Amino acid sequence: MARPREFSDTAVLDAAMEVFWEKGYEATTTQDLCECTGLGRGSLYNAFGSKHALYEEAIKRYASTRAALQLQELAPAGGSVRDRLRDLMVAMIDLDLEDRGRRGCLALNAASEAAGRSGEVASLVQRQFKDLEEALAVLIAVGQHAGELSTSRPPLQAARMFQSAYYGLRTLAKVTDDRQALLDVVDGTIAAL
Amino acid sequence: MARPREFSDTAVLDAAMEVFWEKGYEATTTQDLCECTGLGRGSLYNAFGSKHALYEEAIKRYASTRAALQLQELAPAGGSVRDRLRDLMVAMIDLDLEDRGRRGCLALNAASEAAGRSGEVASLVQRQFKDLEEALAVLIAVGQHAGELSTSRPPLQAARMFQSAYYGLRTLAKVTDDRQALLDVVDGTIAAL
DNA sequence: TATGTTTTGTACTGCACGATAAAGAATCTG
DNA sequence: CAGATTCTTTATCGTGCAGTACAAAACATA
Repeated sequence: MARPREFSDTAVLDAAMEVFWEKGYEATTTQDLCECTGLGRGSLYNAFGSKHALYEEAIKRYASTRAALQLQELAPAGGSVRDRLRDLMVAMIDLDLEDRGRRGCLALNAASEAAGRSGEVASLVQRQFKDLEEALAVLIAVGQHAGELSTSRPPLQAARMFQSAYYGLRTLAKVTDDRQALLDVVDGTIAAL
Repeated sequence: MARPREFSDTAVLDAAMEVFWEKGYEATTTQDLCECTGLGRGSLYNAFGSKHALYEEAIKRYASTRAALQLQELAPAGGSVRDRLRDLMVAMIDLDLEDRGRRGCLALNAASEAAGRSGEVASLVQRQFKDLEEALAVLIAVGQHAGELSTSRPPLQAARMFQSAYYGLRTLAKVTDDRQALLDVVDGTIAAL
């Protein structure tokens, strides 16, 4: 029963997410946020309260869009489990190397920054990590039951190994242009399953 | 032929390195640096020129101390290669979980921050990555020739897989307290060699 | 149209930032 | 000791920061 917003909350969050993604929390200024969202200071603070609160919302937005999409792609379906996991890694290599800003993964970036290692942000990041671990474990269990993957290791352990290599891969992709080096990681990791 | 410094350059670099390590580049203020080094602003700027130049020097210092020590520990010697690699990972898990500030690895942190993905810092980080890759490849080659490790993959590829898992492990250790999950990464990775 | 509520734009606050200037103190050379 | 040179200290610079105050504008309800 009052004046309605002139902007879409999710559109603003998407824009803010992009900036935090590219520059990190500390290096992003409120002016950056105003410019990329098109909002004035007043509107931003009225809607989100503080830079840090907006950061939290941006992380949530990341989880419910990009990360959720990734989990969906990992859900068991027909076809080779090995290929699915390989595709996940190779697709990320392509995306990362293509990206001029070398932003990598927002959740990983958040985990590295001091601002993301405590409080609400840390919990959000932790849950994203757990969700991926779980999805990988389920998929690997399916592959094992199908006789496609080695059963010498429990699915959860294999999932954790894969996840770790995957996160390392994305970190390596931030500073290297050596595509072959990254593909070696993929080959070595997939072969271990 | 003038007044000598009242401080040791390396001691100051060590102190600065600690702060950058804990808070990252952006979140570290010049005042932080003054407080932890015990120097005044004037002295700091006279000796190092700028915050960013000091950051670069701190990264170099990290490479020539911590990272160099790690490479040394990986140099081929008697004993099981598998155990050496396992010890490397387990020791890092213990250190990371013990560390209240959850600083992780300075080079990895630098790679994640925007300030470390370009220019001189990026080159320094890249070289640290390459150095570790090389040391791992040599050690793994030794293990393969000794018949201790599988020869199904070239040493360089195995090294890259291990390195990636190792970096992922250190990233995971930043937000989780689940020691077993981290040890699963170790077991899975070592078993793949 | 009148009223109440929310949003929006602008100006502003106080503060901390990175960096500098200048003067005095300490040391070396001769 | 005299002079040159470098380091240290203190005070300060201008800027940009996160956040706020407030009035005008836009809408919903009646």
